[in-house]
Amino acid sequence: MPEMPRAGRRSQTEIAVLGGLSIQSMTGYALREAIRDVLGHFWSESFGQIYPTLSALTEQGLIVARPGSRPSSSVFEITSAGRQRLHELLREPFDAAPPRDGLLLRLFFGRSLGVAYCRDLLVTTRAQAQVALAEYEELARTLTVTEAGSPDLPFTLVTVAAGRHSAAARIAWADEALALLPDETRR
Amino acid sequence: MPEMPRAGRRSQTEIAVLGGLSIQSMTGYALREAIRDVLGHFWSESFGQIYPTLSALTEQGLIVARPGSRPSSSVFEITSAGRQRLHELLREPFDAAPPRDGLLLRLFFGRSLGVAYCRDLLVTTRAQAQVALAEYEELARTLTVTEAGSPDLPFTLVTVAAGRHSAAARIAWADEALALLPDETRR
DNA sequence: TGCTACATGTAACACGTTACATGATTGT
DNA sequence: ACAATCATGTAACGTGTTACATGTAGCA
Repeated sequence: MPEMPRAGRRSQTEIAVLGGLSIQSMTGYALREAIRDVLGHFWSESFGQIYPTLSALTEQGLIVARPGSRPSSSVFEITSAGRQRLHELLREPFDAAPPRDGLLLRLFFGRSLGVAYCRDLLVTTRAQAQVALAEYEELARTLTVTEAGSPDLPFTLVTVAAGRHSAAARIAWADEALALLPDETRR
Repeated sequence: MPEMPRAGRRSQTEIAVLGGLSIQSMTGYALREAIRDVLGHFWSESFGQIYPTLSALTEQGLIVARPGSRPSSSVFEITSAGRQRLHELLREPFDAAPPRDGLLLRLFFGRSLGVAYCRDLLVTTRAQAQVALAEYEELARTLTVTEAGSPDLPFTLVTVAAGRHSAAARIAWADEALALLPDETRR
């Protein structure tokens, strides 16, 4: 029985950067786009984090900068030391970030906020979740075809499934919540 | 159709503090305990945030410090200006925090991490979600009885329902994910 | 020519946690 | 007497975002 990871003070930016480069060498700019587009639903990094991290990882010999297609750009490539370090980092314990859900905070104080406003928030949330759900379903279908046979596919599908279940749960919750907060105007 | 809140620069700590005091006057210490125990599954505040916020709100006249049961303590009470301010703050647009899910980050790079380790993470996550689910169900049952008739009850139940749906979704997801990542040792 | 996308980097700021310092009160 | 809990407050630190500064490459 493995212990669940706990208490990890260090930044997880290195994991995202090394991990991204472990799948494909690219520039810092492209890395940021990849993180936004591929990991976007569960991770984010800004340039202000990525560039300093690339410098630090280069100094440690975990990645190397190769000349890119233009003189002003570098394509970063993970080294074998970098792959080993990635494996270590992935196994390090980590904290779940302290929860901070602005929507639930507002709904909890719903009496001060007003039932009508709460219902508006819930309706909007539900609509957004519905869109997200359709996107995750489509994404899973597409990836299954285009990435068929890729050794990374099952892991990607796991993260997409997380998004799908989460969106479906938000829809079900919003419906239940709307039933708990009856519309006063519609009497 | 209401616009979904976006772009809110200011800290939401003031909302949590004013909101807490809008339900009951208490000391900074008790406020922190209340936030941990009652809002704990979707919100958190540390002393380092609470005390400076209490000072700031007092200066603005949104709360007042009354002598507590001991000379060294103050019971903070919301003023009518404070209630008005809370209502404003609750209606201010807010950002969803940029997503950062350490578990999904690790699973996405599962090929570097190893299938067996990923399965361990999923099994542990599922077990924790199972416990959380039972707690939310029990909490909803208890509150419905003990807080019956309270005007805040429906809103509290909405947040508990969010926890319940979220836990149930994590369980369903973990099961699906385990099916996507077949156990290699068990052949 | 001028716009957009590519590309890198940094400084200022906001936010929040942790650790520390301090001391009173209550219960055993 | 001692320990645990109540209670307040601050300083240092880590982390992450935003805005700014700078420049190149490709294209219409």
